[in-house]
Amino acid sequence: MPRTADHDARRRQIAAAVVGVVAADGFDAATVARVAAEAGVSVGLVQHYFASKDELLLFAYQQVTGDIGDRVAQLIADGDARRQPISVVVAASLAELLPLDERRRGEYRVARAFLGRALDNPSLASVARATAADLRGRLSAAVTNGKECGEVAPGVDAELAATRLAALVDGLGDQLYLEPQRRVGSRDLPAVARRTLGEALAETFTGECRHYR
Amino acid sequence: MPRTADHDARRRQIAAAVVGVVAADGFDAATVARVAAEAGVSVGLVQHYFASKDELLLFAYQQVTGDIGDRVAQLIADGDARRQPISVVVAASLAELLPLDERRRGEYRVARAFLGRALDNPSLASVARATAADLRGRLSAAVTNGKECGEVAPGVDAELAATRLAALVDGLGDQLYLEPQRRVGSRDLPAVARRTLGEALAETFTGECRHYR
DNA sequence: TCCATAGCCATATAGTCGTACGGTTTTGGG
DNA sequence: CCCAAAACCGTACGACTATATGGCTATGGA
Repeated sequence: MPRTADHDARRRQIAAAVVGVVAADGFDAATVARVAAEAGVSVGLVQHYFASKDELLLFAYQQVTGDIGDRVAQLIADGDARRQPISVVVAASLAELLPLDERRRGEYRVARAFLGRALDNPSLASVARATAADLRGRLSAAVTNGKECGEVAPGVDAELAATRLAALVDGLGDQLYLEPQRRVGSRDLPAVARRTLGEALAETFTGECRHYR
Repeated sequence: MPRTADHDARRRQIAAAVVGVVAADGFDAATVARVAAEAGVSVGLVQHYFASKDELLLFAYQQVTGDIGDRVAQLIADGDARRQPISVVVAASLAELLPLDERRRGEYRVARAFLGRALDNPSLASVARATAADLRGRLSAAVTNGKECGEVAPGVDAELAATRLAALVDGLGDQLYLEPQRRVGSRDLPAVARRTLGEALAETFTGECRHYR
């Protein structure tokens, strides 16, 4: 066998370069040549690892959404380990998705850029659908768990609540991204977003966990 | 003076062609040549009326958001004329913004496509900001009017409620666009979206108008 | 009637992009 | 040691694109 390389690592490296370029200069700046330069490799190497630019973009998008999902999963695991109430864990998870600081703002920009292209790219659209379904699944599971432990009233429809929370965090994210400095009455928008999410959660998580108090 | 033409009408005609192309085949399909063909004019004429492609896209975006705004204003005027409760008028206005049929779906697609490009185009971003502010302004005014006539409790913060409603309709629109066929429990997503919006409105518009009953 | 000028068009131009292609370099196994 | 095959590179090609340019056409006013 000839010389070997870590195939997956190279693909991730190149995908990371895509994300870097999109975050820095927007989706249109993510040309193959620019991505190769950002990754410190040649155009030929990018072609060696990705059959087409579309495949590259798809992989990069999956990478981004996967990374975000992993961080949310980590937040949930941490919250569970610390035996925090479900509503608190969910609040932290949703806040992670909002563009509240430069890091999350960059990530949001990338995610939204891909979502915009998903409008006319079926492959990207299916990733977007899967990502959204994943978030709603986690939220739905959280509500269901809440019903079991007493934080949520028995009659609540978990899927409905999840859909509503997902929509709210989505819309708040858009507003935060577009006008991070906006003021709403005496508060700034980030505070309003947190508060609004908190209120929405309080409407669903109305009780206390009976397992530990 | 030489021959004359209706300058504004021509610009609107070309802008309408942009919208048609974006709705049909996505933002990337909106090349100058394609837009000219769609409008039934030459490339040169497009250049005659727009100094650059960016200016054309900006004008088209303003056209789209303006049209939507006009329709919402019309719905509000109609509702007022029929002396409908504010909550009903607001519900109809927000539903108009959701991709609930093919017409609104096409419009949503166009609006979202422009919003996606606004991520790295300051001119488009400012239109997006103005559009969002306009919607929130209308919602805020509706809540304030509601407080005056008794549909809304006195303590409610109109701007806060408007921000929340705008976020919700935005997020619901995204979900509807991406998965119009999705089922949530026993209902389909369009029904769930209407219901969710209705519930959110019911939380703000808790009373009845004391002026006419 | 005439012509300046806006309306309108076809084509040329300069540049960018994705990808194809031919090449060199490296290295694991025989 | 050797060599096949993978890793990797630079460049050329073909397809588009936005825009510049020059010219033709029609008409309102003098």
